[in-house]
Amino acid sequence: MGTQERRSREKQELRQRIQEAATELFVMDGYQNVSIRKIADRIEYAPSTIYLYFKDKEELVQSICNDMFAELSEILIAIRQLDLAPNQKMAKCLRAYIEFGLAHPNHYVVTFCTPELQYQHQQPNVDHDQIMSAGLQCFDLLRQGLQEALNADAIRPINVDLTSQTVWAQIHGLTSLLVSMQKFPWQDRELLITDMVDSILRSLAKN
Amino acid sequence: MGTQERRSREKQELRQRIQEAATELFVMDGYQNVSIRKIADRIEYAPSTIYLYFKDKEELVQSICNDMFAELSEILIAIRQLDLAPNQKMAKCLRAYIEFGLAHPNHYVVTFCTPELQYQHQQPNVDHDQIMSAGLQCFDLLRQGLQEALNADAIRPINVDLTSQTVWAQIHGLTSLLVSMQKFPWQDRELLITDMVDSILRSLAKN
DNA sequence: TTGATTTTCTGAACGCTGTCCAGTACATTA
DNA sequence: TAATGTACTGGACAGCGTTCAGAAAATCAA
Repeated sequence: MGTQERRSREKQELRQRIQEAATELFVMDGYQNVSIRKIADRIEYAPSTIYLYFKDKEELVQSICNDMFAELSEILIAIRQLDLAPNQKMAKCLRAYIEFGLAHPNHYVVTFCTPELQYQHQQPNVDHDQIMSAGLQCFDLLRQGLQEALNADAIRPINVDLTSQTVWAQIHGLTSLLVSMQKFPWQDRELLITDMVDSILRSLAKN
Repeated sequence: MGTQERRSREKQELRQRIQEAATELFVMDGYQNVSIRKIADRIEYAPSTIYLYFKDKEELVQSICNDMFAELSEILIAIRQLDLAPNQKMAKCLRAYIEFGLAHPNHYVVTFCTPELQYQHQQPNVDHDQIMSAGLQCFDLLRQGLQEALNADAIRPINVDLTSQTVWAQIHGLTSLLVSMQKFPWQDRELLITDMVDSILRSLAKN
């Protein structure tokens, strides 16, 4: 009697339909444009139904972003498995991170540019690591790459815990500025990315 | 007959009272917590009165942030006038920028982490340079510092237009991540700032 | 001092938001 | 067929930014 399975499969499917409808709105116009009522209209359900599948709007959007960042993880993992010098892998990862953020600006902003200021009035210790686990996993992959380069003696001696955070901040800085301030008279994006990656590698170089 | 002057002075005063009330709310809890109705309550005027002094909520908050960043400009200008080696001034400016952002997280986020995604659905060419002129002036001061270091032959040859943007992105990255992700297991802030500034100077060093 | 004019301010409304909950409608089981 | 349990909804609540006709107040002219 597969009734149970069918029902839970149907639940799963509706959950996904909600996510997909929300994603369409979100990708176009960002967090502000994802309104529960608009999503409900799109899938032809009542707004309140959405709350049977997601605790609140925040959880819904977080899950959308999490899925996106899982893709970045895969990209980074693929790069790390290439047969290249640690520094080259490093450079490729840094570039991939930035380009990913630029390709998915709204996901990026929600994941890394706003969370705390919104959560600060909620219950004290909501597990933030869980909420944006995929985003943080991407950081950890960068950290591993740095550790690998250090182990291979490809860079100067560093404190990996400290420097990985610095490096993350550096690539995040370019990504978030390009995404947030689209009207600033930026230099060519390719040039900027290259310059940033070069700058980071230069600061890690031996001597 | 100084009636005219008195009246325009009174207008100016009310405008300032609105800004101050808004600032209190804003500093505590950020953009979301600045509601026109709350400000109106605080100064004992009707909500609609505020619209006689500010075009909309965005303009009000921008003016608050602009004032704050004017202070950063002064700090940076003061540093640039110190009698120090260009690299040392540079380091001091970078550090001052980061520390300023950390001291005024909500101002920082509004000025550099959100603007475009909110403005993208408004009239095409609102003069963004004007809107956050003070914030951008701070960038320009950093750029000047870099130019000065280059002129003094204190750093390797660089494209100042390009590298100044890269450097800005680097310090912005640390500032914004620390501000936005307060619950992430960061290394000690002092260490991080020092590491970032060192990293930047190292990447600019000759050889 | 009175009346007309200009400036400042307000109350009520519009349309939107996230969220909750009592109650309906339906599918499954006995 | 009747009882049970799940899925869903309509309507409400409290809040938001913003607008605008009209009230109130201040100024000016006579």
